[in-house]
Amino acid sequence: MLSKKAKYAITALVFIAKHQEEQPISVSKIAEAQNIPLKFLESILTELKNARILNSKKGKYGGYSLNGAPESIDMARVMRLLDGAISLLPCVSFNFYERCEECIDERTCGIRQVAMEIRDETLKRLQAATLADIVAREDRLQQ
Amino acid sequence: MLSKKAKYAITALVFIAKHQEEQPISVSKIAEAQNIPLKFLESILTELKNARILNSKKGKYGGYSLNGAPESIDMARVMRLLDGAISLLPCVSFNFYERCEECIDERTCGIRQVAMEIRDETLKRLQAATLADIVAREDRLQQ
DNA sequence: TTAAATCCTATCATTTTTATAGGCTTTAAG
DNA sequence: CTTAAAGCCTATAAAAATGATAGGATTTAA
Repeated sequence: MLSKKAKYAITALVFIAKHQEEQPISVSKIAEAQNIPLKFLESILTELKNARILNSKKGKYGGYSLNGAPESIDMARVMRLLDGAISLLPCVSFNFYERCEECIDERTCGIRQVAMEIRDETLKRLQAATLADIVAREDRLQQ
Repeated sequence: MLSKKAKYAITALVFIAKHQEEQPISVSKIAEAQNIPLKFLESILTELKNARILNSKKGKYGGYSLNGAPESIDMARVMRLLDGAISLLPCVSFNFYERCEECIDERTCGIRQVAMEIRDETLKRLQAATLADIVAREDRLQQ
């Protein structure tokens, strides 16, 4: 399961991507429009800024804007930033590898092999799910 | 991520499936062989018994055995029992559906659509990953 | 000067996860 | 009939993760 944090982050990013004319856009606008707790969202957007996914502008008429094209930001990147590993098992994660403590022999673990295949498939789809892709999907669903 | 509980459960089930001649097999045998905390595993096997995935036999020379063929028990079933929903979002879960609280319109949510596609793919693979399949994979990996 | 924004630091309640402890009950063998 | 070895049952609890909230400092444009 995606955490609410990651879900809020992606929702906010999609919202920003959809309002590129009005950028920068303030936390309070996003929080209100998308029903996200204001202070929680503030801390999330700070993380996105620190990770250089967003730019920020301080002061009146300030706010956040995408750092890069909507095609360059995908769900995998955001989920890894906020939730850590994407895979079902730590021993199969590219970015957050850890041994399964109880594991006897990683090489011959059948559960692990299944987890690898699911990881590959899931990752492919999450990387294809860029902000541009999600916005396009929503445009299509709108009709 | 799979919880340790679910991982331990699947590991134990695979172990039992591999030792069908010696069934029933005791918690302590499994715990020792697979490096799983004894009392924790005990509570997990109780859950599997309550869900009719395992049979138990009390008293000396008692223990647990599979309730059904190794082909009939798959990872999806075990994960749902111990961890709940398999999907990335609650609004996309077959067995544990919930609205995303903040969601404005589920029908036109692009994130949800991505989550549905990943759910379908993941579920297909988890359902194919029966105990028999996992054992066969390990036999193959052994060489 | 002021309004509206981000930035920064601290705190915190709740839930989930990962167990542990200890005794009761059942069963098969000797 | 006793005993060893197993599951059954109930309670407890430490640690980590999750999902926030509070309040003030700083920055910027009008």
